[in-house]
Amino acid sequence: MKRVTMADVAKEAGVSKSTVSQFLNGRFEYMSEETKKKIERAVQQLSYSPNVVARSLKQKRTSMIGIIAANIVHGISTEVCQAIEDYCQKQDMHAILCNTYDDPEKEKKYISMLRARQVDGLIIFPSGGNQELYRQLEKEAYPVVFVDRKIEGVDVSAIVVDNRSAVRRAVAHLIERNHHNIALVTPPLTTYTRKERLEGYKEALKERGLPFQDKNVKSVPYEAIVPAMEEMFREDPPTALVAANDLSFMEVMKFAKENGLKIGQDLAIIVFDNIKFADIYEPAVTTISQPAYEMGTKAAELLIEQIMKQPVEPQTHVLKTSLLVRESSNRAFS
Amino acid sequence: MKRVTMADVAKEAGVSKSTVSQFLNGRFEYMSEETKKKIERAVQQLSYSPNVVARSLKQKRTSMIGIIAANIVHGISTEVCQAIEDYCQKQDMHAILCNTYDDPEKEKKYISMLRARQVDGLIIFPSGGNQELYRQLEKEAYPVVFVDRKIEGVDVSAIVVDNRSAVRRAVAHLIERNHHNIALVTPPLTTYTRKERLEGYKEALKERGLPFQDKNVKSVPYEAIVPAMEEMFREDPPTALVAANDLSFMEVMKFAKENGLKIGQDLAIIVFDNIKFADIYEPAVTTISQPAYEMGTKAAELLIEQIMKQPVEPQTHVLKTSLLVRESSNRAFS
DNA sequence: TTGTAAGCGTTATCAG
DNA sequence: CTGATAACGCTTACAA
Repeated sequence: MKRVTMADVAKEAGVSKSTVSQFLNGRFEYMSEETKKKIERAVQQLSYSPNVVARSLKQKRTSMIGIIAANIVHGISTEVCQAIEDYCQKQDMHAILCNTYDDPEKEKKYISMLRARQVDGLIIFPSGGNQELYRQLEKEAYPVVFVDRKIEGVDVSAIVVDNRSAVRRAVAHLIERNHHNIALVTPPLTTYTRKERLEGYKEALKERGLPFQDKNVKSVPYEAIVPAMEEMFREDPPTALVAANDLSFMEVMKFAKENGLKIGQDLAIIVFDNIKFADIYEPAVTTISQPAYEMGTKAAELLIEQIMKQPVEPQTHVLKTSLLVRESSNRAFS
Repeated sequence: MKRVTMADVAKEAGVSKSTVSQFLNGRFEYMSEETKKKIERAVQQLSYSPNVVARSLKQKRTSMIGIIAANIVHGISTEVCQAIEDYCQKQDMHAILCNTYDDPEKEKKYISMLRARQVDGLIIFPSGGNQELYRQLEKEAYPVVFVDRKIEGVDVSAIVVDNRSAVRRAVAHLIERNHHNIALVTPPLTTYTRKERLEGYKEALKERGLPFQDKNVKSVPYEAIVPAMEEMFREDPPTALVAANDLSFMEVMKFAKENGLKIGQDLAIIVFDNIKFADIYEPAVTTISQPAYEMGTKAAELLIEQIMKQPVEPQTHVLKTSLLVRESSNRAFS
């Protein structure tokens, strides 16, 4: 399986390498019909396909971007990545996906590895633990777009959602249904996103004159959610709860199931995230739905724009979530 | 942001490019401590990082593999891909993921694009629609591993699961609980996997002396599942059902919900696939669980082996699924 | 309209 | 132990 190169094609067609190159790059302007035909035939005959690596070396563009995902286990990441890939494909670009499992060290390693591979730009779900590095990228004007999370003090384009107002609205919805004892369950407040969601929760309570109670907020690692909830429900149990993302929701449900709590009845629930089975669950789960596909598309669009005609002013896009009221939250509490 | 190259490092260190190259590739055997130090310093100073593209061109290895996934929407693909990536990382390889949405044309395009990018090998969830191409790859001894599906008459390594016996066991389990009218819902029988699952279903019935009824098997596109089930349940409704994958399960649940069918009570259910929320569903869902992570790891392992010391005899690994009996199927039917 | 030749940033071969 | 020098396969001035 010796690879066939442009030289082979040139020989076969009886022209020079550069002519073949012209042909392949669609620069037909000054090319005789005849040469065109000859080359075409030779390409066919040898079933030649150009070596992108060689081209990249010369052009200093790889037509590849890197995606640094925090954790592909979150449904949202999968959707966003899919959108990015779909968009890239249309632009004849490709994406290489790396998963940091939210570990800043891995993030660092991946970023440098991707740069060594000469990717044209990076879409990052930033772990938040590499301020230095982010700033470095900014300084170098390396094409980067942050997704899902923003980083204080780093001025690069970012695609986020209206976390704060979304949660505010969700909690308001619960209050309107007579809930006064509303809990929030979230992973540790290590990210922008999570902090914003908590803020939204606080704002809603304040707005409606309800007291903020420490015991009603649990921000602990996933493994610790069930025990934390056990404590939370020991006395004065909340009648409604907001899960700050899909994974914490799973834990909440585990707790509910173990304790025979009827969702929607004993406990109203709203989840921040697109849950695949929200509709078919019994009762159907009210969600704050994120425009994941749009987030990905927008991110890719912004990045590719940066790549093409840099520099571009960094811009933050705040996309809108929607509160999809289903059965788990819609019953008036008495 | 002019990139710093090996030449720069060489100059800075006062040695030649080749020496720097030696150094970077850990060929210290004949290198004086002093030169080593000098180069080390220069690298640091210029914060040099090698250009992988150039290296790839020279070495004819990119340390990248391609993954051609049929449809990342299936939970199984995500898990498998994750495993592949994790394994690759350990081998200092990287994966570029492409999603064909089960379209053979796209599959073809992606395969050639990845080869143009000189990936060292390919892990494919084959759509089945490119026999020609698969055989071509085989002939060229291009490193390939199929995952999830095998292709008749194409002799390349494959990682699959025991689809047939798994479904046989699942149906037997239902029969043991007194179900005699058992349905199977599957997407169209376009893939090896789906055909095998149907076979398993048939075998189980036969084994237990139950008649195979055409009306109890629906193999239609996802959109058509709900209507098909409406017809199926119009008369002599089944009391148990096997969903051949996660997506058809979703449709089944939609139907059940719309028609007020109580899962586990009016209708026992078993799903072929790992369902994230199987445990927390009410009732918890019995699944045939696939060793997705293992599949991915094994596939990557096999591929990398092929890449390193080809040629390797093609081998098919059949991994074992497990029937995780939960509440949706476990009630004896009377 | 087409060919020549000089890179792109590495690695590999072989002298020294 | 280190350094020239020639690839790798392509693009791109510039010549012809």
